[in-house]
Amino acid sequence: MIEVREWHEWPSAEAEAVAVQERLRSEVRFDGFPAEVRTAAGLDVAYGADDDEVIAAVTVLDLAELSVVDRSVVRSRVEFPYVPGLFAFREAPPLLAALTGLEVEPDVLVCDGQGLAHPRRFGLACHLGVLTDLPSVGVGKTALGRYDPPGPERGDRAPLLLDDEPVGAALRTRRAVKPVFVSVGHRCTLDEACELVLRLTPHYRLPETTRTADRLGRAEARGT
DNA sequence: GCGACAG
DNA sequence: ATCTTGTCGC
Repeated sequence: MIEVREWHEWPSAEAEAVAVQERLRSEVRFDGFPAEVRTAAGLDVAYGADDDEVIAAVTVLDLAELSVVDRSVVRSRVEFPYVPGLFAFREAPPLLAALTGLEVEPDVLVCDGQGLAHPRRFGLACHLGVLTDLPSVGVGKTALGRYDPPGPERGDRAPLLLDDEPVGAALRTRRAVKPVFVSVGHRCTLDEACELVLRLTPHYRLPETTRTADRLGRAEARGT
């Protein structure tokens, strides 16, 4: 079972949230994946009819078969507004609750958002990685930072730069399709993160992990 | 003042 | 995130 580290009090104001990020970011580790990486979790949040209703969904996939071996959904209410740079304070609480409901502990978390590609180098993927101490990678659909277009072939990549600093990669997962934006979350290298994302994208632009979690969340958002 | 701004 | 039809291409 996944142990979620105590995060003391969740911030209620933006200044507190920034302070939490600056304190926790020193705990991100960059040593590679553990030897055995057989399963990966996809995490996603869907929004319900009520303005403050959120549905956190997690699926665990077996990497060899890309089959779903476990899942968990949690409905709750948002207690933090969406603020660029503070995204994790909105989505991490429900996602951590959903992670707690898993029976199969995944070897790595694949998050729907950024990791180090963040103004303070502590995006959602870093946050979830540090609080669970599980390896994690961030996969964003839009970039936070600038990049030169990578080559057109699947697997082509270009550095993602923020403040003229490399923070991740624009990775092409499908030929001639907009790249995804991969960055390290916790306990992995950028190469490992990109390699994992390619393993998870044999057919579509987005990883199967995020796709299955997304479907699970929307199904729950509309009843059963 | 103007543009940027993960989901 | 979410509200939504048709359309182009493999």
